[in-house]
Amino acid sequence: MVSETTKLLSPLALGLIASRFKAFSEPMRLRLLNLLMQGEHTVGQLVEASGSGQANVSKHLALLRDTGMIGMRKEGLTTVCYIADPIVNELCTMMCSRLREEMEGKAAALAFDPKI
Amino acid sequence: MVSETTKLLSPLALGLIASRFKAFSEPMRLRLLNLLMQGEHTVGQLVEASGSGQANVSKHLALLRDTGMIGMRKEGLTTVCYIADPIVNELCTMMCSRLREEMEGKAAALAFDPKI
DNA sequence: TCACTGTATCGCCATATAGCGATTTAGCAA
DNA sequence: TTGCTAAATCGCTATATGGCGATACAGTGA
Repeated sequence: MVSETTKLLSPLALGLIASRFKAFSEPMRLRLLNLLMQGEHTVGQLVEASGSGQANVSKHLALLRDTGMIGMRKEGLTTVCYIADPIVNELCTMMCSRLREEMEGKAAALAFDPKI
Repeated sequence: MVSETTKLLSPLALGLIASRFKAFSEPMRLRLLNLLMQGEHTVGQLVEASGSGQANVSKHLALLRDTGMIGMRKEGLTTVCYIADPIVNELCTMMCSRLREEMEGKAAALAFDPKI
């Protein structure tokens, strides 16, 4: 018998989910998202703050836009980027706290206590 | 001024987070995780249920193990796999419901109502 | 010991993509 | 129109990785 709370996902669903998570699977994209979590930035500001090339940033931003993670609006010459899906903050927060717990656990396991 | 609730992540943290999300960024790995969410499976069962080759499944499982998502224990000739990090269920649930909302929103936007 | 089975690993190929420089496009100003 | 700037796109290379067949390894039983 299969659990009531989970079910097998279709190949279509698996592909959709994978493409979303793929948006988060690159350090540079995470950096861009992290910057945008501080507030709106123009593409140029993201280029400077990220330390990457303009072409790369533009490509990463296009992917983040296509997966619905961010939004972009033109303002004259510049393009302003912003977080468009609240799941960005949720996922990052969840993963960060999980990693922190894990690291603290490992650190505790490595702690040397002469009393033991 | 920067928000109190977010902060800029270090390159090290970005890499760790990215590698975790990468585990979820492949349809085949998601399928394996989805199968394991139903309960423990041996490698052989996963090979059969996933419809992929034995070598590929083994490689994907190794990655999932190395990122801490699953655990494996040897039982005689077979290797039993199981979800090791509760974040697997949380992330999948969150992403699935988010995608469902999104699709329902798009479907509603496309709905044709002759009264309007 | 030998044979069999389940898994892991290796070698290879094809594809995907991150990064880079160069070019193009779009909007503003003179 | 021309010139300037911000951003997108193109072409390319190098790397990473998914999939596959073949092989190696490990555990079991005879």
